[in-house]
Amino acid sequence: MPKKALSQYAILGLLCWKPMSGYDIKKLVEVGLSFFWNVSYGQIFPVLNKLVAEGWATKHADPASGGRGRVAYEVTTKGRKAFKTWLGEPSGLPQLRDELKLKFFLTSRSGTADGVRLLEEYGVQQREHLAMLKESEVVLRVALSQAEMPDELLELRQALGWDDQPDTHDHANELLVFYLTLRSGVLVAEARVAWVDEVLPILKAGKIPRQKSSKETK
Amino acid sequence: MPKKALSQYAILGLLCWKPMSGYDIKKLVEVGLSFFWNVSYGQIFPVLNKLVAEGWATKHADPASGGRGRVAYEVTTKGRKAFKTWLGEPSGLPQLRDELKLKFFLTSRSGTADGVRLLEEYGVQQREHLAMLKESEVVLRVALSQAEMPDELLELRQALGWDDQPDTHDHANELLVFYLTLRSGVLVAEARVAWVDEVLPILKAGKIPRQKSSKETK
DNA sequence: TTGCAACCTATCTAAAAGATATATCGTAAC
DNA sequence: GTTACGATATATCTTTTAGATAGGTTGCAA
Repeated sequence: MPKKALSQYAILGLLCWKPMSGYDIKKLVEVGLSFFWNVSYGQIFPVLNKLVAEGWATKHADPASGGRGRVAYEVTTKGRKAFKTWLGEPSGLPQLRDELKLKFFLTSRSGTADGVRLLEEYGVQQREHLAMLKESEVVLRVALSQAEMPDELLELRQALGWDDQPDTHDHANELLVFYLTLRSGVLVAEARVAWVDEVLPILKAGKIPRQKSSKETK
Repeated sequence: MPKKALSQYAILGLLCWKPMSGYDIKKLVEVGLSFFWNVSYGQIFPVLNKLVAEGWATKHADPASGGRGRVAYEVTTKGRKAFKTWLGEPSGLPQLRDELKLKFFLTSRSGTADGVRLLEEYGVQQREHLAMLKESEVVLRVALSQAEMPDELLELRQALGWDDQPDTHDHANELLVFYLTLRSGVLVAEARVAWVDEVLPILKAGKIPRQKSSKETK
């Protein structure tokens, strides 16, 4: 068997948090992981079936919740063990597919006009993305620094699916890890913005200035 | 037709540089693009056939080069036009699949021990990757700042396929763009290292220090 | 009572990744 | 000289992933 099947473990890991439906998983990934991981419905349902087939999860049709055909999946002890094993295995480098950087690279033979335009587009896109991440960051910092719970946090708890078990678990570490992960998104987006700011003048000038940027004095 | 088929344009864009074989394309991507884009043989050959079928490229069996069954693909005027069109179309956000960050995020319910280990692993991995990129950066800076050509640059020219046409084209802008693109890899890798350095102490302490990092004074 | 938006499970097709099959050439060991 | 091996090179196979969409239910508003 030649593949990695990482999405399988991503979904298994989410089920270790609590039993979920396919739709829950999709939403949770969109809210919390989308800037470093994604899953599509085309993966989720085949994977869920596979997990059940391998005995890593069980499937419960839950007619209680409104009569809708809601199907919840719950991880088994065997599944939990498989997840733990995966955590200990070596991991590959981050894989990236950056459309604008690709375009930028490919224009190098056709003069600098296209390159300048693409860089500017990249700057706009990344600043926008960064602003979005920073908004979430503020909400999370508030949540972490004070005991009472503002409205935004209630919303966040709901999005994360923490609105179910009021006092059994305080979610303190989850909240912290979520914040720390988000920080990585912020730092990387800032780096991409900084790249545009550094590189755009160079491309316009056609050459690298003698004095490099100040932070180069490491 | 529901898909993006970005690799198609990546390969088309490379063919706009000069006629190449599938193997050439693979090598070139590995040398120059691998930290923000990748293609596999499983994409290259189907795409090349498709390009020919659409009239965007022509296929030449080239028996001159040693009698080997070398097959070169050359872009057509129609293909060049299609590439230009694609350059002007809107681009999506960078798509990332970061295995270690995924693992880190998923461990938030099982205490901090796994998280600390994973972060340390991430730091090692990214520092290593950064060192590699910085080596290439030095070579490129040398190449850009002086007229004469050191041995490393000859090697680089060869890897990029610039060892063919000695004086017809000076490749100055390609070299510059290649350097600028590489800078983005360096800045992002530095951001990831910085993330680990910021986040690891917080996770160990279990809480965010009152005073955030100095650069927060934007 | 119709219409429609949000919710939810699920599948279909195309694109991409990774391993591997196949064949040629150069060269070094036997 | 011929056999073995590694590098070059084209290509395909299978699995995994992405994106669009199908199809059904529920709640609500016109």
